[in-house]
Amino acid sequence: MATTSSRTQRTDPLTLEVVELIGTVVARYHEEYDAAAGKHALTGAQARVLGLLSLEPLPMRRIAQKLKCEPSNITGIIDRLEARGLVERRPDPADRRVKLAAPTEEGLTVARSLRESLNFAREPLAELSREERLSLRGLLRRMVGEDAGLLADPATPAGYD
Amino acid sequence: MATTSSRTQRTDPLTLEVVELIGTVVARYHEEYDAAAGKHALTGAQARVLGLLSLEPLPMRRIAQKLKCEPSNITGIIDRLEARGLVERRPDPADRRVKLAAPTEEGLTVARSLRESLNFAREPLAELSREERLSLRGLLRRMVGEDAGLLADPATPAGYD
DNA sequence: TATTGTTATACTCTATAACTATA
DNA sequence: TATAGTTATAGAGTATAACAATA
Repeated sequence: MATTSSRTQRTDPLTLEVVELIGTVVARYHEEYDAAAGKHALTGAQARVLGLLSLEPLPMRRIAQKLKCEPSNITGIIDRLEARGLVERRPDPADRRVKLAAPTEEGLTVARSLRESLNFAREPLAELSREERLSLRGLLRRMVGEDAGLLADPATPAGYD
Repeated sequence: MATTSSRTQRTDPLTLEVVELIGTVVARYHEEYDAAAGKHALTGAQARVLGLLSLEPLPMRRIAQKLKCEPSNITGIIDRLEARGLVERRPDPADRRVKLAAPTEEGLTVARSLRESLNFAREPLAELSREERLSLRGLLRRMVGEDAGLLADPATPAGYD
């Protein structure tokens, strides 16, 4: 025991400030995300799904799993994206029960635009030098508990694509 | 120019990974937040408002400003919190147009419980030493652009109380 | 006149349950 | 029978517009 225990001191000012800063980052993240989606007249959920599908077409069921919501909700979201010509439903040759949701050409374009105008932290991160970003990566990795780089699904970086 | 420009290289792997990690943190943040709210059968918005009011009673208008939504939405949220006996509407002696939303005793208790079970990052941060948390704070501060500690509203740390 | 809170309306997201068509 | 997607339904959050009470 070198200095004051950092595990028992649950409300020390330093930890609280870091938590607060993370809250700020989270808020900033959403502001950017919603603003980017809004530019294309998309809701957050729609933008998220479109971003997912731009990586690879997915069965409805898989989308629900990625979004952590009930499959019945996906129907409506895809309906709206389809009505706007950004997504289309394709039959799955292997299983005639499943429908694959895939982005159209325009959908891909919008997804790309979204990703570019989005990419939160690109701006904020620009403030940091390479060394600092390396340091930040290390700290975040430890926070996230990603010791070796084991993500449940390689295609799913996080909740928000 | 020491190494490769870090501002023009917009898609370098390091930056992308950090962005990805931030996305993971954001997702984790919400999981914890929603789980904590769910334990009390509260929605995210309700928990957020209750948390705000636990710091100080606020006019409906102010709540909308803090949540960055239209004032008309607050009516319903406060209605539901009031129906559950967690919040009450008080007249403002100074201006009879405004109604102050204030937590009840039970509301304060729930808010406290929420804050305790919540406090995201307390666990993850426990993994970091004091020095590492100091380092993380510094990096986040720079990301957030909080050079001196100038927040628009001292009572509002972030989007999520 | 301007402002505060509310109501009315409409849309989206969400969960639950029941239905259909496949498997 | 089990599964994929859908439909129907209900609750909640959101924005817009119009309203009553007060300033």
